[in-house]
Amino acid sequence: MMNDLRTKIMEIAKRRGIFWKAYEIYGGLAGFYDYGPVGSALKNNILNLWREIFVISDSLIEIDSPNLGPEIMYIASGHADKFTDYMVKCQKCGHAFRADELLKDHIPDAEGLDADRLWKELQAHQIKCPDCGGDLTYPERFHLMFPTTVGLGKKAFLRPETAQGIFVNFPILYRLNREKLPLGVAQVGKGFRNEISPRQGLLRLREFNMAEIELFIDPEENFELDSFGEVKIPIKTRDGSESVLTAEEIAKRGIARPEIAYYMAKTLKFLKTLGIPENKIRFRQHHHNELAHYSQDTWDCEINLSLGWTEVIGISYRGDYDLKRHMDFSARDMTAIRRFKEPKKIKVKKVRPRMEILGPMFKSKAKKVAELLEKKEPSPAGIEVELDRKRMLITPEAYDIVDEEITVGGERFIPHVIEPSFGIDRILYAVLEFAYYERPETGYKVLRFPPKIAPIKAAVFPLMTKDGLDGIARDIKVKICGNGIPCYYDDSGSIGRRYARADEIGVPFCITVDYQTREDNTVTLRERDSAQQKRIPISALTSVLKSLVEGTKSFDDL
RNA sequence: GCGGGUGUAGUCUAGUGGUUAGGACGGGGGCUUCCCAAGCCUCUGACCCGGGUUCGAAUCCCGGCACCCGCACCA
Repeated sequence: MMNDLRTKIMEIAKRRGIFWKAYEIYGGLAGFYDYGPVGSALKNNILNLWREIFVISDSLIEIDSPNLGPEIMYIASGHADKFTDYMVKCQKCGHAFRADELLKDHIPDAEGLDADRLWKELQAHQIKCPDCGGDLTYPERFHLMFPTTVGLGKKAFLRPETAQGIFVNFPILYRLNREKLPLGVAQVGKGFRNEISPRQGLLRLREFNMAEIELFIDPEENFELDSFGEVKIPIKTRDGSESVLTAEEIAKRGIARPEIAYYMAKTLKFLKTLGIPENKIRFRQHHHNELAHYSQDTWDCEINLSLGWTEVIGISYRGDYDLKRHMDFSARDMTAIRRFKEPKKIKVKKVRPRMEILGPMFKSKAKKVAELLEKKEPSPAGIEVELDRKRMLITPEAYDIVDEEITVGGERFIPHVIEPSFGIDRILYAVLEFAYYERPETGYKVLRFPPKIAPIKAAVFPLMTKDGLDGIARDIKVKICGNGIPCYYDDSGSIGRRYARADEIGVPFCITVDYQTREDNTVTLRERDSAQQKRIPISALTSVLKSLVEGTKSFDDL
């Protein structure tokens, strides 16, 4: 049985337009969900908070690159190779193995083989389950990227992470940052993974929303945690021990880079602002065999949901893996410069051609020969150059070797990367679980979103749909919406029913126009969680709502 | 992918071969000075899809799709 809370959330999500299975009229498609009006507003609000905390406050830059990328890029990134594997399973014990791994000792190059060949080879060599000796299944393709073709047969993949779109653009972005590190680049977008069996609604999707940061750093630079060093963070290290340490303490021991601790602290702040209780959050370090092919150290931020500790964010230290690979495959320069405090003067030995000898020897080609000489390392016998496809040895009397002093402003290196990667759908689901509340007296459902991320901030009701109350209410609604505050009007059913409806989609503030409004131009403002009301002049409504939503004022302050 | 379970209005559900598929909640329209899903009237709306068995299928059988639980997988 599906657990209780999840059932309730799925039910309310569908009924009230938060999210639902996509393509239902055609029977659905596993791993794909639609966000409804309430859900997509909630998602936008979560993303805006994310931008506020991670992008704007740290002056990162945000880019937006395509979902579809060429095969070569994913060969470079390691994703293509990683996912063309064929898997076989033991029919007896159920363990899965890479088919080519099993054949390694028998055939030198088993990697490129197709399923039929692998199957034949497995049979020919009578290979059984290494664990229990059971029979193996027919090899099955195990490829988590969605392949497609672009134009006339150019192979491409839907991106499994937004990260690659940032890495391949590093040279441009580095220049746009005036060639300075650290450089933090954010990207919000879709990722696609062809999961074998998507389950658990929003928690395991084939197309999902992610928000990623690639922080490019100079590994030799120190990183200051500043005020975030004090933040207490619950962690579970690789060895299984759990503790609560400050970011500073974490940075000092057992962590690849202090930036990871910084992002832990910020992530904690982000999740708390979303209404996730602190004691439901922890950071778990990956075991070595769990690490992705690009990662040197990864910490998952997990939230204790109704179905147990669930990974929602991964913070990885990717080293220079990605830039190095793209540099190798594209032959583009992916380095940054580490400028010396003082330009260094270094002595180098240089070849200086003697034109008075080269001139008569080579006539009009002399200049060309001289240029070639300057680029080469001298050997005692002379320097070999190639001119017009002929190799020749230029003997030492045709040049001098001089000691030259040159000034060097810095040295080039491949930046390292720290990557916090946020699973937005999972975070949104977590927000729903912790916002979900049933009023004890009545059992009525309430989504207690923090006002800042509530999809709809206010609702306006006329107590009665007559005597001009409805007109006043409509005017108020228009005014609030006109000020950029999402708001709706509702005059259907009893007043209690309208409050209840608003509670179910987490509207934090309800405004009711009653008979007193006609006398003194005040309305009641009801706060969702407490169901308390206060009278507010209509003229003050929008500014009051703004400060309540922004959190600069609380309802009690009114 | 394997094993087990499930699929009826927007939601929750009754219905085990035979009238027009029943209820609750919701939603729409109205009435009632109506502040926390009140009351009354009224309307709205469903058998996951495709085959088969049968005089007749929501019900039985087969296939597909989807969901749930467990296993496996999860860069």
